[in-house]
Amino acid sequence: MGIERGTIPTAKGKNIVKLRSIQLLVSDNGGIIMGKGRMEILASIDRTGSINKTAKALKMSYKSVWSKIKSTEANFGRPVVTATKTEGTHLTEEGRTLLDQYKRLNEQCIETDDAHFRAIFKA
Amino acid sequence: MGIERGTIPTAKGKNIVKLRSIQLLVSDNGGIIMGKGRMEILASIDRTGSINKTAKALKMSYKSVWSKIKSTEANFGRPVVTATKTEGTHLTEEGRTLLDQYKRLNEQCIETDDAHFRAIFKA
DNA sequence: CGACCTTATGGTGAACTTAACATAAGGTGT
DNA sequence: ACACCTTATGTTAAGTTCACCATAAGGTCG
Repeated sequence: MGIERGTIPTAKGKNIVKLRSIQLLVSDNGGIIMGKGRMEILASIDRTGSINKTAKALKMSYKSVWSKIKSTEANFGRPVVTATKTEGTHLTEEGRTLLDQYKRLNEQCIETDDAHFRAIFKA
Repeated sequence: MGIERGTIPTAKGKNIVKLRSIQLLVSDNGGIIMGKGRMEILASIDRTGSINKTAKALKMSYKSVWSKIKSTEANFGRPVVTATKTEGTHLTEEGRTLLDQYKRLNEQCIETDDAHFRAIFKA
């Protein structure tokens, strides 16, 4: 149902308002290609070379990590990782490019979004 | 389980990637105060002066509109509307300010976010 | 061969979100 | 009195997401 936990009205002063800004790369039909979570997954795979180690590092199940990668690939239309049982899992050329692009996008958006927020609310 | 519908790899050309950018005003503990949906609700209430008419206009149930307003007020810590059975529902001073602030924030964020996106992906 | 690593899926159940239905009650106009 | 508008909630169904458990199978090392 809903209606979050109550808050006592702050007598007259400013109310605590924060900005939460989200950037998603999506396909034509809205399927998620990249977000903060998948960024961390790909980054971890780049470091560890393994879905398994990534799952442990990010405290997720193997399956959920794997599913998100598969979902990303389906929506993106191309593989972002190569996986073998012997050499583990590594980013493809395109996977690394996508990761880098999203990282930059995310940083830049957060920075300017926060600036807008401060200008409008802190003033 | 998951894994969105398949997509045929685009032979060699660019993959279709779009940016979906979301800005939320949240309270200290993360409860949503404002988002695109609530912005539309408050804007509609400003026009129609009624939760009922707003619900019909936005094709939602009365209850879901009402619940979101209540949630916003709980998280914000102050009323954003005044409601009477005879005169319907109207924005409070603070409600209108909040709406206007979010509108501006949203527009500005979308604009700069899109610019970042184009710079990184269209290039 | 056996223990242990890896990827790869299926299934099931819980938890959380949203939609739909039902009801109550005040006010207004005929 | 009655029909119709409004706000205000409770209840319940349905749908979606996510965590957990189980299984299968290839490969490596001792």
